[in-house]
Amino acid sequence: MSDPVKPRTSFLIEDILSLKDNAAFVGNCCTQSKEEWQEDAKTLSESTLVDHTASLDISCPGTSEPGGFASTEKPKRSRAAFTHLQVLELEKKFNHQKYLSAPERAHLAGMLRLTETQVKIWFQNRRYKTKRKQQASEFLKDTYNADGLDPIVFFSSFCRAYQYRPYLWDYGGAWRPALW
DNA sequence: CCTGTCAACTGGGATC
DNA sequence: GATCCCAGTTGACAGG
Repeated sequence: MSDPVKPRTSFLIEDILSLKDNAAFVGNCCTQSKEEWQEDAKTLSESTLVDHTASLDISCPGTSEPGGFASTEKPKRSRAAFTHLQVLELEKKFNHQKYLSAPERAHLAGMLRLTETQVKIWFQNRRYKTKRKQQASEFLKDTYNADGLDPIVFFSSFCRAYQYRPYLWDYGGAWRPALW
């Protein structure tokens, strides 16, 4: 599980921002020209199983790069927006395997020009998201079956359960338009 | 402006 | 102690 070989990536904003000059950091993709990004996508598609690059958005991720802040002030937290290509590859990998070993993670990170931490967090979030949806799906099915087909009774118990099962909000959002 | 999405973060437990 | 994981939260951003 642990990786004795690779140096750990710091979670600290300061450390992350200090890596701006490091080519491995995702924020750097924004220093690339569009041509470079297209070249990346091409390389990626050649080095992996991607055969649909042409339809992908390979625009630069919209990181909110702080233009510079006083050292005493807390830096504004940035939220990287992964490209479609990056997400696609991550999803593809996730569909194949839910957990990555350290070498696999490093390889994928290098391939996608992300940090290992970003890949790790993405997989973490992705697993949690999948689990929540599955739990919500099962709960809804059970509740629906238990209450019969009366939509009013069903929704009454569904809404009552909301406060005790936060993961249901994932479904609440998706279901509301159709069912309210 | 409000709301939803999601990367990044926090905290706590498990494993080595 | 270092690193992983999960569960839940925070905050930036985009769309309605």
